[in-house]
Amino acid sequence: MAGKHLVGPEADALDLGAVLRALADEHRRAVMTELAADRSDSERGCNSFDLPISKQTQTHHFRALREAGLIDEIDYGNRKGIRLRRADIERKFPGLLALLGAESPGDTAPR
Amino acid sequence: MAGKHLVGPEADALDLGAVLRALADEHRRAVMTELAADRSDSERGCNSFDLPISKQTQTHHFRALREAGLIDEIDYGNRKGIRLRRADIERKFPGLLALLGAESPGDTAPR
DNA sequence: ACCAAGGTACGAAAGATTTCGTACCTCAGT
DNA sequence: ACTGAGGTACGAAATCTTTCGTACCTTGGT
Repeated sequence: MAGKHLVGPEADALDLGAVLRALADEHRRAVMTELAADRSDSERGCNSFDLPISKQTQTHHFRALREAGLIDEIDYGNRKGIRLRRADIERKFPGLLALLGAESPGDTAPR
Repeated sequence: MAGKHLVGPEADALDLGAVLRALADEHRRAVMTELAADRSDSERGCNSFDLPISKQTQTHHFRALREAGLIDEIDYGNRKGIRLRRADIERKFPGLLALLGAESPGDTAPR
C-alpha cells in the first residue's frame, strides 16, 4: 500500500510552455493556488479541492498538472494523493508560485 | 502622426488568468520574451519579430497581448508600434517577466 | 491620383481543449 | 464474496483557439 508514483518530467526538463498552458486553466490554477498557499507541502487527497466538475474531468486536470511537472500523483489504487513539486518548480521558475497568490483581493490601492 | 493608443485594461485590472492564457501561446510568448529581454523598453514595429505566421494571425496575437494588458499598441494608420507594459506588469505580477528569460539554454546545470 | 506596404475585419477551416456518459478497475469494510 | 467510494479509459459533444483567404482601409511616396 506504499502507493505508486505516477511519472512526470524530470526537474531539469520542466518546460515553461507546458507549465503556462497548465496554469492557463481556471480549475487547474485554483488547485495550484491552494497548493502554493500551504507552506507545509503536505500530501492532499484529490477530492479535498472543491472543484465544480465531474470526477472524470478532475482526472483529466490532475493528469495535465502532473504532465506539466507541477505536481506528483501517488496512486493508492482506490484513492490518489497529490503533492506540489515546490522545490523543482522554484529551482526552474523562481517566483512562479508566489505569483499564484498575488491575485488575492486588496490590490485595489489607488495609483 | 501622433499615433493612437489602442485600449487595454488598466494597470490595476490586470488579470492573472488572462495573462497566463496570453503567455500560453508559443508565438505570443516569443514576442514577450524578446520584449522582456530589452531593458530599454523602446517601441518596436510589429514586424520586427520574426514570426512564421501570416499578418492576419499576427494581428490576432498582438491584440490578444494587448487585451491581456501585456503590451500597448500604437496605431499609426499604416503601421503599428508595440511597447511592453513593464511597470504595470511588474507592479501586479513581480517576477513574471524574469521567468520568460529563464528558459534560455545553459540551464543544464548538474543537480 | 495612383500604387505599394502595412494593417484590419470578417468568416471559415482546422485543431485543441474541456466536459461528461458509459463502462470498468481497485481497495476497504462488511 | 459483495458493496460502495474513489478513480481511470475511452469516446463523443461542445467549445475555444489558431490559422488563413478574401476584401478593405490608411499612409507615404511617386
